[in-house]
Amino acid sequence: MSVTIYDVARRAGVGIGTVSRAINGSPQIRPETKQRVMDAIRELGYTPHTMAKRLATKRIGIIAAIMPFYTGHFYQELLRGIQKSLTEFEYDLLVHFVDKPEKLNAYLDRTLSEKRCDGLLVISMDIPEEYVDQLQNARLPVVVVDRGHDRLDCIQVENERGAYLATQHLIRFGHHKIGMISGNRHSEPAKQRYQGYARAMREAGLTVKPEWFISADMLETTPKIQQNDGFNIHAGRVAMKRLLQMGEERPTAIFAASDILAIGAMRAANEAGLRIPDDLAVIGFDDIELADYLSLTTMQQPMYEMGKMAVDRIMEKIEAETEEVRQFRLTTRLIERSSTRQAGR
Amino acid sequence: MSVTIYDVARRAGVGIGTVSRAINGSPQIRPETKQRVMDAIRELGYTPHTMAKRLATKRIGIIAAIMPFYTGHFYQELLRGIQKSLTEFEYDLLVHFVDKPEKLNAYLDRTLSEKRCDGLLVISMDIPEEYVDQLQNARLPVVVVDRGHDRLDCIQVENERGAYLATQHLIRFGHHKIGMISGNRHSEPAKQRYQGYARAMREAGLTVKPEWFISADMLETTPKIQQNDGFNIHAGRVAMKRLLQMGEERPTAIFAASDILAIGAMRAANEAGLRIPDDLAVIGFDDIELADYLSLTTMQQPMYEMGKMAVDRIMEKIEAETEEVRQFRLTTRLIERSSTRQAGR
DNA sequence: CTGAAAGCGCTAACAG
DNA sequence: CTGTTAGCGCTTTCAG
Repeated sequence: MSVTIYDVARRAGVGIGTVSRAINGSPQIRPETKQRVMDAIRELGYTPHTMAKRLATKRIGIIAAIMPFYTGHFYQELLRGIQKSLTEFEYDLLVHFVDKPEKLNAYLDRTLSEKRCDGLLVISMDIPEEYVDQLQNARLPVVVVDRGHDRLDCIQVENERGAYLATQHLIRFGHHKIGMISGNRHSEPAKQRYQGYARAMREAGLTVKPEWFISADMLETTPKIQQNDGFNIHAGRVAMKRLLQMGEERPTAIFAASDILAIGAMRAANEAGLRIPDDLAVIGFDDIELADYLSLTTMQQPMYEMGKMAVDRIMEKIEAETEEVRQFRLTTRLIERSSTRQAGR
Repeated sequence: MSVTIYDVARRAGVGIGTVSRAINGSPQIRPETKQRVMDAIRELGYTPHTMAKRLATKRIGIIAAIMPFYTGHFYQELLRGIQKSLTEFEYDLLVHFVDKPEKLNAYLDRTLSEKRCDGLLVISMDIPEEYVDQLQNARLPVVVVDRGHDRLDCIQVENERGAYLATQHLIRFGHHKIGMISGNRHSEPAKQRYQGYARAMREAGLTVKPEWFISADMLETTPKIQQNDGFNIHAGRVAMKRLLQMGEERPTAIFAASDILAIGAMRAANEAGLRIPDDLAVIGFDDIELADYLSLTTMQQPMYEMGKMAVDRIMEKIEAETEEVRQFRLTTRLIERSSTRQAGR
């Protein structure tokens, strides 16, 4: 029914091999012949059948990405970067959003058992050990994004260092009582940011009071507070409220592990009648659109670049068929706005 | 190199047809035979080759979605709905984000010339007329989402009615001077919302002062104001500022065409020392997470449902191979919070 | 029920 | 340069 290269070949009075050469820009063809073929293609309205081509070349032309169902600028920018790079390689993006960890396993099973993509991007998720082996056996190129991994290629932001610098920024302004608000602690980035915070405090000779650290998993287990892995505005607000109950003992500055948490914290502070940065200094992490809007000082993450690099790397792996594993780290940048300033004392 | 159906057949001592039947759950096979095949499959670690299957069945198993590069809850929820439904059909999602309209054309060209998907979802974008013809000639099932269309299947929210109800809500509270803030007016949803607003005003015998309507395209053309098609927080804020300059003549209530615009407007009002809802009532459109957080009254859009319906409909079209065109409309719901209240007079 | 054979539409040697 | 031929891996008749 649909027009194939045979139809084109007949029409142009050539063999199908010639048609194929014409389509794929092979140099092994006389310009006039090519022209004839192209004319026939136009006249017939021929369009190549992608699946047949893929079967023959064994190259799928698709990269799959698995990522959590979180809202937000972070993933949006990451996707932008991924898309940008992919387009240049003329590859398509198959996305799969996952809400529960079990679904990740199910999807990995499917990906493994049906060769539907040339490479896989696993974003902000931890791959169960058993699947790591399977992935390697299947020789499917994988790049882990926004997480570290010792056996797979990965690319992430320097979370520890970013948190360290953020905390240092607060310290430089004379703050001694610095608290931290975080999403759930179990994820790698969350842990690393805590460590950066703690290290900055230690090196400055400041004590890290356990009461000054609040993470979403220490709060209520309502869906509202726990959504997005605890990195949401409500968690930030509730955490800050808790901190504020300490009265005189409360921190004078807060390092929030994400901008959205910082915004929730600022809100709670405002509700308590505190002004920012005079009564409380706040620094975030991400640099989302709202951060600029609310004059929130923050550590900017190069999300767009991370997306691009992830694709570049996976394409490299696909083309080189290399088994070599490489881990990348991108640096963060301090964006100073007016939510941080000299401590009041 | 990779293990194929032939290897399995040999191992199980059957023909490849039988293996195929075993895999695809055909009833035409004796249980014991099937068992033997399944054992062989397990022993060999056989995995079917998707592309070969697709070539043979002529069914791709992929739905492509084209959508703008906008951030936000709206698209997130929509994607969730799409994904959910797609997973049930065991289809994959190929996404393509577009930043400029030209890119839409380029992508449509590609989609048309390479049969890479069984159906296409065009989200929040207007398809140039010439492509509509091509799409129909190619008999590629298409569903337009978040826009209306007379020649293609489409599914959208009742924008006019939602805006009408929102405005009516304000009127019910005694407001007479009601302004509207919108993103760029050229898009269908934006126009429809304006019409709903105007109709509610008219029916209540209120005058629609042109000065009370401000859309992003009437503001500065900076990237900040124009991003996301003018539906962003900055535009809302600047628009409100402008309204506030009218002094006594300013509106006492605002219908914002999106929550994010409403939030920008509220911010400007707060900066001017106005309290909400006492000095200014505000109602939004969307019901994003932040709306609940900021106690913004709004018209909720069923985005998740829209995504699900879009997929259900496109699958229906794929399976029925019908040419029939159907347009769907989903209703909005008023979510009353404290940003609207009795007018002060 | 099951095996054999004929494609699906295209690429990639291989001879000319 | 170009036509021919052999697959790519799987589904689907078509005879048994």
